[in-house]
Amino acid sequence: MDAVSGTPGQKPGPRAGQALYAISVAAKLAGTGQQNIRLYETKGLILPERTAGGTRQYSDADVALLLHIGELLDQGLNLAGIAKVLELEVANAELRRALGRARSRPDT
DNA sequence: CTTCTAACA
DNA sequence: TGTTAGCA
Repeated sequence: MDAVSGTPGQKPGPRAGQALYAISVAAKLAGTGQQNIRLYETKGLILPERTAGGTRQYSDADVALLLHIGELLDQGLNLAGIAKVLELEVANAELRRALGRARSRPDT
């Protein structure tokens, strides 16, 4: 299936391989409304890239993040709680990366 | 497509 | 508080 399709009045940009989506496409993939995604951005849950014209460009990772937000939201968490979870997720990834580097080190 | 305002659950 | 709808 082609990623960039549907009825985008403003086409994101025909860059095959990058997979960027307009907010309408991202909303459909995330199973939520466009206005909700904009609200998530104001809450700091997601930070999509913007084109020169100010149009939001959601990457594949952003869509995955939107799906993650949807699941957390469905689990009873509010936007403030989700922001905290996302913060911990990033911190956890950093810790794991540091741990992996320490393990690969012979000894000190 | 964007932001804002307003109303509903 | 989060979601949805309409307007500029």
